[in-house]
Amino acid sequence: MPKDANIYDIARFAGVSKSTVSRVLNGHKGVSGETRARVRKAIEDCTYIPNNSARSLSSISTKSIVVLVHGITNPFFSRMISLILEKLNGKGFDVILHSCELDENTSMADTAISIYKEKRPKGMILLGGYFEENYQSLQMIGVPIVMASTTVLKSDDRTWFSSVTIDDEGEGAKMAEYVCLNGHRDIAVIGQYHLREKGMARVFNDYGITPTAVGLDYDKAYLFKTGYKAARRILKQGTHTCLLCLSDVLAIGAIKAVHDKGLRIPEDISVVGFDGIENGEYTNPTLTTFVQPFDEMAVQSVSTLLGLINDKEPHRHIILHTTLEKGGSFAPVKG
Amino acid sequence: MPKDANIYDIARFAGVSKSTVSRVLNGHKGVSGETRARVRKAIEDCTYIPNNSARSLSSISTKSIVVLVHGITNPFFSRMISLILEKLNGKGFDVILHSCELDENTSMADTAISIYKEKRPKGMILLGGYFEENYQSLQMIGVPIVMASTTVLKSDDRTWFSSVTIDDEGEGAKMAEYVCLNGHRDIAVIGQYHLREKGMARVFNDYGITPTAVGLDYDKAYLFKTGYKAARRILKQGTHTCLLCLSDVLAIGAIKAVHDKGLRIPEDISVVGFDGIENGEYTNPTLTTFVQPFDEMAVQSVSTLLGLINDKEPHRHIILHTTLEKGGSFAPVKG
DNA sequence: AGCGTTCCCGGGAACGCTCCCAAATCGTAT
DNA sequence: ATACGATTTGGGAGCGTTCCCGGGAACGCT
Repeated sequence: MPKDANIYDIARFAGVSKSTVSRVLNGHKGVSGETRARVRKAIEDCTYIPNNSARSLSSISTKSIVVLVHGITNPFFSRMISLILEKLNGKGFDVILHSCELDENTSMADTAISIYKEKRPKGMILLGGYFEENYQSLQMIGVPIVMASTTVLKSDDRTWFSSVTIDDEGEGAKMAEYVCLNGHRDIAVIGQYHLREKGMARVFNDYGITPTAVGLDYDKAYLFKTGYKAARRILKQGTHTCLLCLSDVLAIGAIKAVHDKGLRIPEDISVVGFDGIENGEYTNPTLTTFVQPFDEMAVQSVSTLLGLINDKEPHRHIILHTTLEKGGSFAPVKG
Repeated sequence: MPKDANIYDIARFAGVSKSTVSRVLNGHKGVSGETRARVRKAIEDCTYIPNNSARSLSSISTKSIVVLVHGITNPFFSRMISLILEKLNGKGFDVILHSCELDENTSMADTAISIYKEKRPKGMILLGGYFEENYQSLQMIGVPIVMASTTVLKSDDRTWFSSVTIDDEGEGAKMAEYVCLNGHRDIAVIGQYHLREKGMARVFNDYGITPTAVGLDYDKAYLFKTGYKAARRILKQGTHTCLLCLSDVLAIGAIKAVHDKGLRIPEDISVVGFDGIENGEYTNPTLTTFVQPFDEMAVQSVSTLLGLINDKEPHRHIILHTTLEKGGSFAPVKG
């Protein structure tokens, strides 16, 4: 393979200096129309493609966006990722996807920092996961960051990152309200989403009921099996009329457990999900769920990020809302 | 933000030259154990992370792999992507993920070429999709390429790319054989996978039967809805005992359609899937499906690619096999 | 004509690293 | 002791850009 042309070759070819080539490459002003045209032609003729590494070394910044996602197998994110990809690719950005495993040694912030230092992206989107502490170090690096669907606990300083989320606390309350209004009192909550639970707790408290809570590892919360197992444990108690699942994946697992137990949905027990993933429409019965506007979330995440990068806009915190999709897996309590 | 440490800082800190630091960084030999340890400590203490751009600039090669995936929302790929990510990230490669929409104007080859030119990756993995023609141009660029789960039609020259696939024709035959052996004769096939159908056709022919075929757009074949719609159309005819779905996603959609129609599975009609995605275990009844070894596929794809990159191994074509997972959605024909 | 602006353009330095070559050090056989 | 190979280390020259600065040309004004 013949060595690729570099900026000097183009300069020579066009009869100008490398600086001038660089200027037209980057759309900087200070080049006469005639020269600009000549350089453009040279670039075209030589099928010259600028060396990305050199560019980013020199300007200390690349044209890439890191998307750091916790739980990539969660179908909820697949759709968002593809939307984000589409948008970002369209704007000429690379998307470096990094999956992120959380354990007691590595937090999302740590991972983000080390990836940032390596890749020097123009911006980052953190997808899913949760943020607890030591975000100070992330804040330091000062790269545009959008957290999408990420739970941020204990952060009183929201000036250094943008976010696109749902109001977890409010949505939790909405879920709880819905099942309570429909007469359910013996409720089991499957899943662990700090804020969502907090909102629920408030409502349940108003109704004077204490639901059974099934906590689970955060990093297993997007597996069907987790929902299945949790539901099995719950069903052993045999006292509940409603399984409130904090994600559709969990709900689908739970539905399976209910069927295995020989119970009918929703006659014997209701199941409610949260997310609105496509599979939810294809369970039997169809899942009643609170649908997150994930298309909208993806769109907002990208446009917010681009706003931060290009226009140096201040950080925004966008809060979106779910809509209830009534399927057949939920029914009011009779009598 | 304080300027990040560079290789000179580390060198000074450890009391050696940058060359020595570079050597330990890259695991080159010619550094005494004692010095190596001291440098390692310096790196550790300064939380130094080498600048990737500078590295790839000076060594004329990036450390990135492009993964081009057709149909990222297909749950089948989500898992593979996350495995590929994990492996590749572990080996120090960036993963640039690119989603690829196929239409009559842009083929997978075209997309791959243009992305290659921009990103100059060390290698590429093409995930899913299909390859029909004009691969000559792709061949020209000479970058290590692995096609994973990609259908390659009409390519008699397999020396310029590696592949990791299942034997679609054989697996198709296996599926057909299975349902026929169990007495099914009135079969509908949902989905369109050229080679898989070819294998089926052979078997069906042997049995002297002609199944109803429901073709569909390739790029809608990974949507639940597609399976649902196809099944509804089939069920109107009301003559079949078995729905043979060429993917689990389609099968799950089909199951829903059967339920909606008020029919029982497998008593009234059997449903068979193909892929072995996690959701399949959570349908009701559990899906009977031919499970692709996708973990293995991901592993093999990565190791093949790394083999091509590092060891300049020749191209390999790895063929893996499915295993039948017997769920409750299939039953032999009575009598 | 002289002077200040503005507009174009070129050259040099820097970005942080790798790679090659030469120098220094050490060990061992003569 | 000397010579010589092997091992370890340091220094210099790039890699292909961008960015800053300074020089010259062209222009308008006094």
